[in-house]
Amino acid sequence: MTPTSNLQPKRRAAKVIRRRQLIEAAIKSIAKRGLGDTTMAHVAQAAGLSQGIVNLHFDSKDNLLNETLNYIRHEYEENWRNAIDKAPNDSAQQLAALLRSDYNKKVADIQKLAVWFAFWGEAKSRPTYKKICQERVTDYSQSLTKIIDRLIKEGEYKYIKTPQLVEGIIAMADGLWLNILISAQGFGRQNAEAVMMQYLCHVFPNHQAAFN
Amino acid sequence: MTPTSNLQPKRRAAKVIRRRQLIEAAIKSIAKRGLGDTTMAHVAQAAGLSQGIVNLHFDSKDNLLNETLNYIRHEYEENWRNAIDKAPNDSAQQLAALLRSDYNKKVADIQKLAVWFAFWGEAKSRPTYKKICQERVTDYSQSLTKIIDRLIKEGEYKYIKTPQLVEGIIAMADGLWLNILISAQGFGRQNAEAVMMQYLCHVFPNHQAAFN
DNA sequence: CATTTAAATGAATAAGCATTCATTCATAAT
DNA sequence: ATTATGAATGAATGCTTATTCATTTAAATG
Repeated sequence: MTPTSNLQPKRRAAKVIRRRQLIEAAIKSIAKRGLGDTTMAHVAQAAGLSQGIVNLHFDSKDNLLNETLNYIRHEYEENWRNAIDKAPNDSAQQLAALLRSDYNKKVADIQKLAVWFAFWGEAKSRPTYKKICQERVTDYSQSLTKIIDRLIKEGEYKYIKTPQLVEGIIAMADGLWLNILISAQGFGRQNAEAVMMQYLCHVFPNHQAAFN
Repeated sequence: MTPTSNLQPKRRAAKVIRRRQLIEAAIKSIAKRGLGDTTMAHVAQAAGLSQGIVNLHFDSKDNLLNETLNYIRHEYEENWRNAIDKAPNDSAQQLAALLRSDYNKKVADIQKLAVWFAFWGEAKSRPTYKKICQERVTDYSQSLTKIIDRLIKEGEYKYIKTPQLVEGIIAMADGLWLNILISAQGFGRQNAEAVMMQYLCHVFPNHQAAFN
């Protein structure tokens, strides 16, 4: 029996809640100050708790940051899986739903985008970050590939190379996030979505109805 | 008269060279360790010089980093302007040349890409970084817009909304950089270029020759 | 209520780092 | 050859920050 399993429900719940609370505080601080200027004290403060609290729940700063990245990765995945599930059983509709989900209020939130870019910025030199970032893409592109293959078959599209199209869509999706994050002003989630839908219209001209 | 302008030509040249040397050392260190773990000592060491050298030439770390970002921004701009200049006087060819230039050895070098993402990751909370990053895009998108407008007119393409297409192309370009930087392996400059060219083929089907 | 156990605090510690500046080295001027 | 000036050094300084841990607070148990 692990020590945790002896705990009473209330306290066990508290531990999970506190961890999430601290992760969310970390997200806030990273968005506000950047990864470089985020200190343990900032995170603790943003959570309304005391100095040592992060070490108590995460042992180290490194660990907190890893868990933070993991957290937004899972939230991201949950979001798009959900979008596919809720979409009608039609490949064009599903494609639209999947890609629109990237510009949800929940995941394309400025704070979350700031966190993604903060970690991408360090990913090259941090194997842990890199791995998590890669995982995000592999899962996503598998699902995307399936849907597109089905659409190509159904729509009798010739001359479309699926792997390249998938890379292209994902690249555009990430690049639009950058634009939302950094553009002088006025470029928001809706604009990003519109740009992506126009891309899909160009590639799948017989299914434009699904993308408007 | 500023103190620097009193200097003898040789000395002024030496100063410029040293600054460039330090900026390049900064790029190396950022690529190797990330922005967060790059210290003044690392930069000095990478340049084969002593502790205080960066403060001597740049006053502060902040300043060095700003200048480093500026440096790659100018290098980037020079690269694509050059590509357009060298391209034949044909809008499709120019479009191809402009976009291919993003995957040059010089600018799509892994170290440079690491630097771009490092700064993008901090741009939200650092007005100076943000501004420089914005400038990069505004100049680029102006030129891109001109070329595309000409191509649309010449090729009698209807139903293409230039602003959205421009946003889309730039987004994809940046996203492909991310893919080069982070992908597990095997995704390189040539792949990125191919993906982009396929996009252009979809949008401008009557000019595919220029994109292959 | 008394006792046990876990959670939280925050002052103290120690390591890391940017910056300073007195000193040394190299080069140009006379 | 001597002097003057700029460039470079690197040890010392002082600040910031992650981590530790003795102590306090709160909750659950019997």
